[in-house]
Amino acid sequence: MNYELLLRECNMKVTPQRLGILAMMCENGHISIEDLYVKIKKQFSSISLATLYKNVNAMIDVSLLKEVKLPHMKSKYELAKTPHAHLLCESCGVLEDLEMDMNEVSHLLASKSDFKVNETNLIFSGTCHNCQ
Amino acid sequence: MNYELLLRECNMKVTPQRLGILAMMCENGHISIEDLYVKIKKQFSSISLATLYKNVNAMIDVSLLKEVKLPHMKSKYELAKTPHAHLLCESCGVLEDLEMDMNEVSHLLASKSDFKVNETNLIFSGTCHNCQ
DNA sequence: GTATTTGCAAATGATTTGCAGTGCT
DNA sequence: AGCACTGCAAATCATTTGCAAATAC
Repeated sequence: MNYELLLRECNMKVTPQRLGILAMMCENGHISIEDLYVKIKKQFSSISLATLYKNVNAMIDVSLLKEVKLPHMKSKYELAKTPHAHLLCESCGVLEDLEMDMNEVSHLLASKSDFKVNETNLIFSGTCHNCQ
Repeated sequence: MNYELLLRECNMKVTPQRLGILAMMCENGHISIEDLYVKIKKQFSSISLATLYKNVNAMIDVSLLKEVKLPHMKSKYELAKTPHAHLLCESCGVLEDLEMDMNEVSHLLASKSDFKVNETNLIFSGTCHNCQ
């Protein structure tokens, strides 16, 4: 993935720290601020938490990243992708993406209420395949 | 609703503050900690934020309350009810409950992944009936 | 060269903890 | 009576802000 281009398209200057953050997000799928900080410090030992927060927030503002708010735990962050649901395993803690046809879901909803859906935040907690 | 009984069933002592919190939750549907604090102070002018946090957390632990984590805003809290989805209007900010057959939803999911769903956190953001 | 970004330190905001006094059962 | 709860103050944790130096373009 071309992170430089991605940043430029969002009118953000390309800095090594930003490239590092994006690479790390891509590699890890879902990651908390703390974990991101620990991992990225291995590459940029002098990076500050303030820089991390500023960049993550800026990237959320331009929709490069998305915050995933999880029950009973800290938020994680992911690269913005096509809409999908999240499966959170209560046993091993793993968080997986689930591609769903959001039209189908919105349809289920439309039959009950006349609400125009713009964005979804769907988290299913339970037991994953391996833990069953 | 009999709040005393509810508390007793959860092995929590019945205090005026707790009864006040539960009554307020029931009256307001969904409420943030700050709003709850402001409102409950009218009844218990000396109640402290610490007490509020302790009680809300304790009630979440025994499943009397549920935290609703919302995108781009602070969490709200609600009385635990039968599972339902949430509709958040991006225009007027209103948060409504939507009764959904979770079996239907879980079915949609089961066809894609073998994940055993235990709990759902479903938030649909968009435009409500009035704002359309 | 100019504007933005970085990293530090300090400020702010949110939540939790410890403890003495009070209240519930 | 005994244990749990309350309210206060202090401690902790998370996030944001201001600013001087460094960097991107």
